[in-house]
Amino acid sequence: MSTQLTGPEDLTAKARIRAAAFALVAERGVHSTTVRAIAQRAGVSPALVIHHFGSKQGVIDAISTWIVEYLHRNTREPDRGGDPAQALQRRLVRFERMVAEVPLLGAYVRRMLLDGQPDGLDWFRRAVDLSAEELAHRERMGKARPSTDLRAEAAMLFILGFAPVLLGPLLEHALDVDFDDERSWTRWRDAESELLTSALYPGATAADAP
Amino acid sequence: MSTQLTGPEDLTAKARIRAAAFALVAERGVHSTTVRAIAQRAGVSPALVIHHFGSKQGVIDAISTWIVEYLHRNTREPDRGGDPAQALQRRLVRFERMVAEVPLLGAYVRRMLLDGQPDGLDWFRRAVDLSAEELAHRERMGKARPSTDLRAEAAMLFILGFAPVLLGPLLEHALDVDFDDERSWTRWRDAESELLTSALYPGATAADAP
DNA sequence: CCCTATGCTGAACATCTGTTCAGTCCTGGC
DNA sequence: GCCAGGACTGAACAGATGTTCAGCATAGGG
Repeated sequence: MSTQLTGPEDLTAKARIRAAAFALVAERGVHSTTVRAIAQRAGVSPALVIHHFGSKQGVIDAISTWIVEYLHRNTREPDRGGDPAQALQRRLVRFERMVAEVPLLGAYVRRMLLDGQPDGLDWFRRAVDLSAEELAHRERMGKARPSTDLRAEAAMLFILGFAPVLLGPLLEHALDVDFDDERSWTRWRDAESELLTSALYPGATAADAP
Repeated sequence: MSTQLTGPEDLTAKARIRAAAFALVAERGVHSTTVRAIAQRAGVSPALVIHHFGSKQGVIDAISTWIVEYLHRNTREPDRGGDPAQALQRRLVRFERMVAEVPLLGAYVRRMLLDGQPDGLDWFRRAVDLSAEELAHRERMGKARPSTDLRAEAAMLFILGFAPVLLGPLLEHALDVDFDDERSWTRWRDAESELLTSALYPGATAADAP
């Protein structure tokens, strides 16, 4: 994914096709991305797209594999060290950096998650798994209060932390922010922290809450 | 929207077409819904779909208008009474009831919101507006603590409250729940209440939070 | 030089999509 | 009975899509 540092003319046609397809899928979604549009953007013929990847679905699958591997490689933990209570947080910070470097990555991941693809469903579940492990660690360490339903609260934590990606366009519209700008992320993070460290409805019990 | 109480054979062809299109759009999205599929489900010819609505986009627009009006009619407040601090909450409860009655409504609304349609963006923003007004009311009444960034926190509140619709499939997969079942909503609501009434990280300041 | 493998193309194909068109049938009004 | 309007259809059309096919160019090896 060093597409920003290497000019398109330095790439093989296959690499150009893959990059073009990635960009188009991120911008428009799978359905609105045609083989002809990919070919045009890559500067090749439609037949070559099919030649290299076997079919349109072949291209789509290849991108998915490519991105999943890229994410895995770039967000995973070093083997040694690191507080388990912060593992997901560190992944999210790394992910933020990646999105800042390759803005289309956020859009691609959002589509993958929201379009009902099996990969997206499993990826979301995995993220909730990590969030739940992390929250459990924090409880044991006395950093977090006990939760009646730890998994549901972990899902909420993940949704809040990942909302700028998952719901980026909606939030950008509703809050007049631009998540390509670091300050918008900071704004979101600060509000999130406040919500989690200071009860919004301090005088209410859970049963009383609105 | 009394489609559940009136058998299809009692409807005009136009109404059947509209209901078929609604169901297909909710299930598959606009792109994967073809005029021929609508026609087949409605038991008419494709030409009749066009005859009644002018074009495929005409059908799509007609459904959108129909649903927005239906939602407006069924979630809006009576003119008199009602605590402003609970206005959005009451709307959400009414919406939940509607979704329980017409499950496809949730799926339709989710697609409208997530597919980047102008209507969906504006609708989301309007919901955040309401959430912010409500939160402001609660602060003034002393029911909620002051927020540094009220609007961002209001957006978070709305996202959490509406997540079973907005992110239904993801959550169903990650939490092994089914939001057609009332108990799953109750589970979500209870966890949400706990998060909002009891600081998850009570010993931390906002700057220290993970 | 010849052969093979790889990269690549333009043209053509089969299928699908949204839409138009000409025509039939039914109903209600005069 | 006749006419107009509305409901409705099947066939056809034009354009778009994913894919196949035949062929050309280049590079490397024997």
